[in-house]
Amino acid sequence: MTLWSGVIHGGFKPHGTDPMNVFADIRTLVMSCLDTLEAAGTLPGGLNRSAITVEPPRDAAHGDMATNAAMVLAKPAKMNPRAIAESLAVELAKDDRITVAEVAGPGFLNMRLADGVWAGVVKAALTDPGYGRSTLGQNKKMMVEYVSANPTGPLHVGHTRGAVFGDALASLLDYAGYDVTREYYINDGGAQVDVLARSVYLRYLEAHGQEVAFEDGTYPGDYLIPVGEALKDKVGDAYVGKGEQFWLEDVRDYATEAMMDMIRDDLASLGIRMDNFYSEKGLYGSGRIEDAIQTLDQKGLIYRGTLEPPKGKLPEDWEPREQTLFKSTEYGDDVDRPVQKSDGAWTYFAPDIAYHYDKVERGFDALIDVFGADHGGYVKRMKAAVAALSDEKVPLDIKLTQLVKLYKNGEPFKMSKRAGTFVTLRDVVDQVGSDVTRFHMLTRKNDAPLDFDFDKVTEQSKDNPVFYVQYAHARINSVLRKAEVPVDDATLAGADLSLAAHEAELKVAKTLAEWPRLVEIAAKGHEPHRIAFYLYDLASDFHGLWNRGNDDTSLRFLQEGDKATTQAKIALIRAVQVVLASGLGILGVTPAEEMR
RNA sequence: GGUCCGUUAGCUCAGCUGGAUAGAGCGCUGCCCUCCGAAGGCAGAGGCCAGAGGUUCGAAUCCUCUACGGACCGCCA
Repeated sequence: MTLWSGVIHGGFKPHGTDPMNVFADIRTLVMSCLDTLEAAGTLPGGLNRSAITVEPPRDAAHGDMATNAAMVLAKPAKMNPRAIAESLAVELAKDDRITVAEVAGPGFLNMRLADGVWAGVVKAALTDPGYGRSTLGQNKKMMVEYVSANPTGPLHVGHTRGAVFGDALASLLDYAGYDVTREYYINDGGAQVDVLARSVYLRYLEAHGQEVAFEDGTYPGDYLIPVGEALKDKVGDAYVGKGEQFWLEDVRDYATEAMMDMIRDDLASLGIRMDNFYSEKGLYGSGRIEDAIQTLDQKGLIYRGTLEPPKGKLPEDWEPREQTLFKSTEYGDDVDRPVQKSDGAWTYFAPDIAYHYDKVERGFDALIDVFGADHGGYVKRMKAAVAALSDEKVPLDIKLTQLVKLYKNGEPFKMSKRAGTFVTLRDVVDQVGSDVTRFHMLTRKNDAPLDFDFDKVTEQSKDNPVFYVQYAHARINSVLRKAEVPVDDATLAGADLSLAAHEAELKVAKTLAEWPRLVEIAAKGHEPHRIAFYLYDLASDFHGLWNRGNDDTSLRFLQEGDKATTQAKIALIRAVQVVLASGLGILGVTPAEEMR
């Protein structure tokens, strides 16, 4: 165990590209051992190594790290996998970091790592504020477009999930080394904002004391009452009794701006700040739509044609009409899509194409759109458009967030827009808070439906992952407060961690070691929920260690009269706290200082 | 008719992009508090990974078909 400090200070990073990422380190080591074997003629050269993985075995009894290198290389090398593994094991064992390397099963190579490796992890977490950050993104420009709700009313629960997901994804990508832009596309160019304007106009008349009726096709929600009143304050009775041609445009702009203010406030209540709001309306008359369509036309992807009627349920008023179509089938779509209606006006799709063309022209290396599940039918055509416009150079990933099912006391909670009983983002945040909302919405992967029970999510018990993770952070805080030794990170980083090398303590350090790798996996897959699950695991390891202190006092963090041991143990849990805080930061959740 | 998503323990869900004996929480069963630390802890039972083929050293994971559930399906936004 004297390895502990000696090995660390002895310089532990000759091979690694990233000295903090144990997995990357060992992978690099495996590669260099393979080089050695090649040089010695034991292995033929030029083998494709891309399928080689280095990961922790599912069963910890197999060791700390395993590689499939021998099995992957066996066939192309025309050698017995076990023979390759044996030679590789010998090479690996020469490295300080590997204490045991043994062949198992069909040719797995299991490694056990020196305790000093794990001590290095703890130390890295304490000394490097960026522990876990990755250079995976290479500073590539990445856009995450999310929310993008129509500016016709407050955000509701469905939007909330998309908002939280998109925001956490953006933070995750930022953490993984991308240059991220968060953007909201304002659908202020279509007929729905005219409907909004007419609805606000009615409220405006109401503010002037008139009786009004909300017919079908208007928005009856109360949230427009203050907008109507504010409009009255602004223009007085100038629009009373006038036809639409006098007020529609002005009221529309006014109302849209009011809605966007409201939406911005809604987002702010969840701690979400967009870098940019992009207006659909601004595309009209700017020539940008024409540009985009013309670009497609030049690639031979635009034509006049008539679509087949949709199969299955045929709309009653269906009749074949000639439209301007985008040949999206060239890029994997099922049918070509109209960009112009039969009357020559743009379809909704056209400005969307222009908007995405704009993203490409702004130089983004990759695009992500976060849509609600009801836009699923839109995915293929949007991908086709971006592929065509960027000559397949800019990848577009579209993440769909599934429905949120609301519960109250275990009872399903019915929403009805008609009856005005739909639940808004604000309702949710006001009731359970931003932190709980955000964390809980990330405890499910985006493409699975999510249950949200107003009572359960605020429950203070270990059944509630939000609480469980927060509690771990707070508990560590409480230990730090009670400690009678210096607990600043610099001092802790100098602790002799061989004093905290019990198997249960090493387990915690090993989980900490997975953090950088997990960040990369989550970032590559655009899956922020992995962060939430990891944090739960880490919290679980920590609580488990804490609980063992009940029976085994030598595992308690504060060891009376033994400063050095106390410091080592605190170093370990402080490292846990650092990682918890980083992870919660990505999710946009405030780490709790104490539980109340 | 088509497209997309889902299907893993009684329930709610993970499963690191193809690895070894498939995991967690709840629920269930059985033990354990004069404790800095029971808003619990430990242990156990519980599985044909929807089904059938295929790909290969190896499949819950990839491909094809089938079944069930959900979302969507000219000019609405």
